[in-house]
Amino acid sequence: MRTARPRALTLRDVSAAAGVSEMTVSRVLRDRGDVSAATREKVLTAARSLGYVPNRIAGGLASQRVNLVAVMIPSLSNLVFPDVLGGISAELDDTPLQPVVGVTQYAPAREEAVLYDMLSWRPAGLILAGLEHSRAARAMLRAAGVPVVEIMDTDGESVDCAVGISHRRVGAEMAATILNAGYRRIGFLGTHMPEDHRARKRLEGFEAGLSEAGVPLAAREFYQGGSSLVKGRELTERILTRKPDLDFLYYSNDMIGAGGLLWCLEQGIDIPGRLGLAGFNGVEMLKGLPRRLATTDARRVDIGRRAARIVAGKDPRPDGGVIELVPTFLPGDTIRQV
Amino acid sequence: MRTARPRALTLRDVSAAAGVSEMTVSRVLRDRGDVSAATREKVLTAARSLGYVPNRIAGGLASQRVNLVAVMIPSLSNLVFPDVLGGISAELDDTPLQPVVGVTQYAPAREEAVLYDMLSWRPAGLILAGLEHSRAARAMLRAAGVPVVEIMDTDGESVDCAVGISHRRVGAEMAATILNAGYRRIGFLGTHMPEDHRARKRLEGFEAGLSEAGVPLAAREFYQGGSSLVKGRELTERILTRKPDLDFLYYSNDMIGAGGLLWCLEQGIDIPGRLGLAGFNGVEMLKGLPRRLATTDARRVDIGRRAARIVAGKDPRPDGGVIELVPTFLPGDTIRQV
DNA sequence: GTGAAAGCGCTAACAC
DNA sequence: GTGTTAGCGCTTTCAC
Repeated sequence: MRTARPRALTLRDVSAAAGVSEMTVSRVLRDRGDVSAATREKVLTAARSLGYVPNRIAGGLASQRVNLVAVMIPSLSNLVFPDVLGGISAELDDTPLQPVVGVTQYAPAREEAVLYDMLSWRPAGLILAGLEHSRAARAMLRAAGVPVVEIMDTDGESVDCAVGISHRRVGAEMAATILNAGYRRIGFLGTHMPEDHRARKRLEGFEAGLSEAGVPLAAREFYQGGSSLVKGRELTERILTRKPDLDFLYYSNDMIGAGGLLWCLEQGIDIPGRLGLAGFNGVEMLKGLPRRLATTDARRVDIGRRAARIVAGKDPRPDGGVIELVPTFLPGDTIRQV
Repeated sequence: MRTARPRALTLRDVSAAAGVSEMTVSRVLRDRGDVSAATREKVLTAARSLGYVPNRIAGGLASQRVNLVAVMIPSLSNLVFPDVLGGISAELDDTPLQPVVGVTQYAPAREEAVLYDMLSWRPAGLILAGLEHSRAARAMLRAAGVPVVEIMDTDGESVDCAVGISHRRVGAEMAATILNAGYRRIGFLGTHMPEDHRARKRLEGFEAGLSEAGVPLAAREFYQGGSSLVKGRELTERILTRKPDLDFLYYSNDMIGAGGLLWCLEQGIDIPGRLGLAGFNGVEMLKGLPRRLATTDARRVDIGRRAARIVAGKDPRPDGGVIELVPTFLPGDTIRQV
């Protein structure tokens, strides 16, 4: 049997112990207004010795301000979002704000529910991944009355403002790079996730880039579920079995790209001579593969930082509402040099 | 200029729109008490069309109950914690509770601050990694008056209860396995993190296991910062340069183990003949390496689930306060068969 | 089945 | 520099 919950301490208890008014205690604990050093000491000592922890539920209600920033991302088990969160935390660290994370699992209905939920805490700002949301979600975002920053993507309309990269352009530029290196029989490998709009836009940009040069996308292969090395291997084997004459594989993320790379090397395929490879993300953790996989760095940390700066009021809402960062192409050594 | 924040809607607004008392609206929105179907419909319609989002700050204060579970973990950029969180979420999904995550960065001072912070929201329960906390943190945990589950580790005393595995035993069993396979010149590679108590305990258990058989640990190599494939390569090269005659390398996690494995294969080292390798965690994402790295699965998802079940009241607090799960040894093919 | 009154634990605003 | 009063937006409790 757990011992009965002892009534939690309140300001009143500290007030009694310190022999000053609740108001004074409140001021000391929040470091607000003028309080004499002596009183301050008394209060702090009393609060500490009692083990008082302020009740923010009450505080938030009274002050009508809650120092939370709601952050909504599709997934945690996706090497990219921890980086974004890192950028956000780093930038909020010297402010009173703190991030609260909600995971939407690439499901619009779930996003709507999580948003409703987060809004019920009346956060001071909102950061969420992507520009695509349900009607209801967009309505909630507009009505929130606090800064809303949509991150990762700039191809579309934001509710309030956006910080990200153009995935369409990433795809198009990768197409140009690949064509320029002389590859012509090109395949694409990615997740089958209609709701992963950024992956979709990269593919669209990629195909557009290819077809501008009159090159069709020769094959595509999709998978379900999380990314892993094995998935990359299986996909690669599958696509090359179907179309053995492909000379380039563009993966929608580095993890499956890495799996593909390992598989190809084991098969003795000449990389990048006979077959070129590229991924997406620029995941730090995966540096150290037998070859450096060509990829595009998605500026994840910077995106988090810039978004947080806006919400924290360190930076103004950008003109036009959009900050488009420039992704960095990392050539690696899985694309032929020209 | 952002438009001025419109006063957020309150129950009063919905009440006015629906033509019933605030109390009735509240009952409908919380699905409590008897409300006639007609009234219910009226209220729901009004709430929806206004775009009303309940204010949980006020609700929490009034009801003295907040359906949050505080979850405190050392890091997100560590393939293991997303799994734990997944287990927790899965188990809380059919309850009114939801997890709120705080990241402590393996820093006791930071853990204390995050804890203070989370307690100020008066959560309905607490799940936190590890059994080692500052005096102040332990005091707060004891005084919290809600279920507290310490996870990942069972080697030590819990404040309330614990769900985890014995890292000491993991280390000892790996030692036995390695010795049994005939390896004798054994090195250890891990992070230099005095506050990663679980890694420390694995090493202690490992050394104890070796020395029981009269085998000393022949070398150890530590690194700073996050784990990655490159780190694993560098460490491996370093330790083998120092002690070329080592015949086994035990890594404190799979990521650096994978880096080491790749490096060794490139050097043409016979794995597992001339040199055996093992990691720790059983990270799904890394299956698909050229060899399956021997490792121990840490039961991360189950740990999350069991902890959540206790907090949610689905399971009682365990007898003796501890649930020790059995980690699974995954032999892979980087240890010689006996 | 519905409503009215009181109050949750704080802080804003103002008084002294 | 410190205290008093009112009230944040809900839910509890009890009356009807």
